[in-house]
Amino acid sequence: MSGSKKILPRQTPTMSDVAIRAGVSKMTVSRTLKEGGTVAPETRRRIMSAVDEIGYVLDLSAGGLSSKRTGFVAVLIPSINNSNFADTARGLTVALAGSGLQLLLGYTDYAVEREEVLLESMLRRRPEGVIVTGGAHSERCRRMLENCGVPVIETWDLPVKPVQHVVGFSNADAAGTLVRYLHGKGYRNIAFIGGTSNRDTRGADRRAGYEKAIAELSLPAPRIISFGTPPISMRQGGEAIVRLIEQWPEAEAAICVSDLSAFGAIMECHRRKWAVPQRIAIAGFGNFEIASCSHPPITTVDVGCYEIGHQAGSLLVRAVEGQRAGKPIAAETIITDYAVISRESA
Amino acid sequence: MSGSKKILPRQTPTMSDVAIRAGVSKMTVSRTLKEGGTVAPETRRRIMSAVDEIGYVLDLSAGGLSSKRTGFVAVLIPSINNSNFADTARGLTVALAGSGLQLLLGYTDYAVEREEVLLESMLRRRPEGVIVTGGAHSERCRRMLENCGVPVIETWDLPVKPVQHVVGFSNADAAGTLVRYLHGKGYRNIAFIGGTSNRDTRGADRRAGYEKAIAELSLPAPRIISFGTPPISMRQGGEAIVRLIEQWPEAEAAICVSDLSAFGAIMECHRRKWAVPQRIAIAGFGNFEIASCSHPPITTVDVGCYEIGHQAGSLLVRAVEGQRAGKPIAAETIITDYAVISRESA
DNA sequence: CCTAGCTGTGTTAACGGTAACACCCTCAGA
DNA sequence: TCTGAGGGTGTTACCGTTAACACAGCTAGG
Repeated sequence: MSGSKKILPRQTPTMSDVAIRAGVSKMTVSRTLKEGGTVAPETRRRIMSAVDEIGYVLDLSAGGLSSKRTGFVAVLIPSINNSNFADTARGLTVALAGSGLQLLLGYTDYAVEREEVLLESMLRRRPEGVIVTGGAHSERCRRMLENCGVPVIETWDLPVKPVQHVVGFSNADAAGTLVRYLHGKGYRNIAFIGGTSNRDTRGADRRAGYEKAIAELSLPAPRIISFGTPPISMRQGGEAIVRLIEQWPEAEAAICVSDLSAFGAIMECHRRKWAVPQRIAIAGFGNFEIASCSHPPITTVDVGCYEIGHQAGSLLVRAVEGQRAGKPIAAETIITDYAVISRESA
Repeated sequence: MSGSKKILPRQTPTMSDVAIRAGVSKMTVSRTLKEGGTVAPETRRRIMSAVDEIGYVLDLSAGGLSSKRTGFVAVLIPSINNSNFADTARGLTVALAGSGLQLLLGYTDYAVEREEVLLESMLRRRPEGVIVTGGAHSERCRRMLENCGVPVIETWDLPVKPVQHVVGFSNADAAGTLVRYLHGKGYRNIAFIGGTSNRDTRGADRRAGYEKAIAELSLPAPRIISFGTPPISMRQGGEAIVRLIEQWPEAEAAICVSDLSAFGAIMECHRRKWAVPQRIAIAGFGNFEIASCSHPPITTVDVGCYEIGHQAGSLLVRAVEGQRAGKPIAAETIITDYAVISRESA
């Protein structure tokens, strides 16, 4: 049916079309279609029905060009398939709802090079704010962030030298807290299971925090099982726990870099009839839904993924409004809470 | 530190700035910065270094206004927190990489009203293509899809009356296939666990397919445990399985509307020492990673979430290119494969 | 030697809105 | 009655880029 007919240009109607039909100027249409415009009720009515009749839809790119307000917010997260970051994105979405700001979402795939490319392609859209995950950037990327002229928020981390705003927590401290929790429960031989590379800087920070805490508590030398590139999967968690028990039979507890790998580890233990936590205690990180539903439920660290997104969103709205009003707000650092959630697995 | 200083307008450099610095016209800069421009190598070099020096970034909104190519693709999915749709989004991202098309992602939260609002706000950005999930739309939404003048793809479903292109499968048939699989394994008293509302039309289709297959096989009357609004969670799967066993002790197998609820059900069975699949067999839908890692691993239907996204992306690229060349391609319907994955849980 | 056809570049005019300002009209208060 | 304030609307000039066309200079073929 379609595709064979002659192509008529199907000119999308413009504001002028509406204006002519309603017998007013473009400007009055423009005023009608945005918030605080002062337009007589009768005129407004006429314009709105003209809009309806011809099916006019405002063109924001054209408007943005003129007003310098694109309404975009660039958001870079490592992965959409990780429910942690998906939760953060959701928190952001909720916080931005009603602000008229639209998310421009990109996945860096845990690679700084991807981040650089993505950021550049997003800056081409002239976002009014930028939210990135973590504080590790390529040099060029950092330069772009510093020079883009709009508010920037780094999330999920506490960068040593922030670009501007920060909404996050110390992954190292959180991991340390988890070690101390296990220590308090009587565990001594505590291992860490994580990815092999440093691509996932948050994962690397957790590992560092683990090592530091082990040293401070004078526990047996840290044992780290590295497995695969991030994001380390459920399956890899299962393989890692087996390797841990082979290499270090005295192991009493394992901290996994995320709940996903912790879950994989627990399922593997089920299969091998290793009782959790009696034979080996297992703790995760992130407090995913799976942590509470797993059997046994997983002891983990709740880092408030949603909250990070929500806070970052609210901060960004304030920052963008400040920017628009010509009064940029001062750089803020919001440190979000984390808490060990004690469950049966450790 | 910042925020107290006088605000200098920090004029973002424009193409003219580059042109002046390189001693050429804007047009030559424009040609240099896009693909097939014919520019002398020496001139190009000079321009590129001018770009570097002043840190110029192309403004695509301005370009889009002039060229009528925004490079946007509007994508509406029910939820970002469901790894099914996240996988589809990933497939899309991969298929669109290199095409210069950028995703404009929105979450409808399984609500048609949200879809309508979101779609309108995205059309304001003049996308060159639209991808929606499912074939159920509000009337106004459907009108917008039909009149937006750009390629439209409906995914994850086989709508009775498609708007244009389709990439999906029959959720009802897939559920029916699963019922027949269970029947073949000897199960007779087969229940269905899903959400209470019809908001999740794919879930509703699966339920309908289940009922149809039960009738065709002359099995005991269908039993449906409805629980919560979609997306039905792991926890709700656990609660539902308990209710099922209470209400229908003879139940031999349960089909859950998704792997998430299936998993929740299995974990609850663990807790109550109901052997899976001996006491009750449990099947899921979607083939999430959790289905293969759960203990026991979950029998499910693989619907190729990633593949749906990837196919839709490729189709869209073709469609957009056709549109740009003034030769729109004819409406296509791509039916994707699904397959029952037999595992230990059923 | 002329010309057609290419390469490389510049000029002009949009693209579809909004900012800024001007203007007229009405109404309240002096 | 005059005046100022504010409501309601129109006019003009861009915003930053690209399409379309023009044109100069060079090369190859007749």
